[in-house]
Amino acid sequence: MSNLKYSRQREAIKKQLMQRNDHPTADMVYTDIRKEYPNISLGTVYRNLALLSELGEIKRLVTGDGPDRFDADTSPHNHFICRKCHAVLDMDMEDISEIKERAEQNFHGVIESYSVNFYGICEHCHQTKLS
Amino acid sequence: MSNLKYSRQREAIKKQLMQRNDHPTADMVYTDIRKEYPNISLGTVYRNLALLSELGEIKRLVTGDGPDRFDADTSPHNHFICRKCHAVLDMDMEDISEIKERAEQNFHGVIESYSVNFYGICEHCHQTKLS
DNA sequence: GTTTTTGCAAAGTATTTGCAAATGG
DNA sequence: CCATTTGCAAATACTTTGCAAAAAC
Repeated sequence: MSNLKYSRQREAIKKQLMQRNDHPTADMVYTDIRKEYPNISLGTVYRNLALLSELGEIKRLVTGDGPDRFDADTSPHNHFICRKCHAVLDMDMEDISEIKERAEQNFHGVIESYSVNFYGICEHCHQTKLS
Repeated sequence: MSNLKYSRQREAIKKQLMQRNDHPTADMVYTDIRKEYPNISLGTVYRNLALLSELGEIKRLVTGDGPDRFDADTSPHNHFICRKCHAVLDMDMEDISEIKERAEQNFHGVIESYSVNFYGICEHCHQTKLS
């Protein structure tokens, strides 16, 4: 069977993810973690990000705007993706989890999860007219 | 500047998308359209699907579960993605567009659009215990 | 010691692009 | 004709994987 063994690399990846709130891509994590582990490989980063997501310790964000992003904050919240600077921002909004119950009303299958993404121009790009 | 010219291939792609409701991938469209245009290239299919999406004539669905899918139904509705058979289904549910206004309440940027995907096991996979 | 994880490189999947020829207006 | 679109092939972007060595237990 597949027992889980400790790895320094995996811990460092998770630690780094908890310390930043910019929802980095695998490559961004890789670039940064190399300062501490210069020999780590991109494959190891991908493997551990996938593993941590499966374990539910982190969340994989599919943005539709470039590579997947990762988030150490697994609490229910939604994201905004800026089509100009490609930033992924946490939305500060009331709970909308009732949409799951609303979806279940006419649905004859099992809804396990859902994801909500908002798209547009972020405050910074809008103000600096980079849009 | 970039004026739009008619193309048989583009029309055939759009027509096919309007005739099916399985939210096909670019490759699925390609496979099927080859029956009518045996010489069409996959690149042409990708180019036209991207162009039609930009024009708003069709919608690109990012599922996070394999390649992008395409939908000729551009009216506001949400989708369900089965993690077993990878089907993409239309959700039959009440309008939830107020989540955009709810999101805008504390947000200082421009929200142009949003997407909501539900994930789980579809009725068919659940009944046939393929899950 | 045995199993899991790693680093490396090669392969895989999805998509985009350069270019000469074909088509549309 | 001139601009756009096509087919083709090559290139790109992102991610996964096979394998021998290293690390974990």
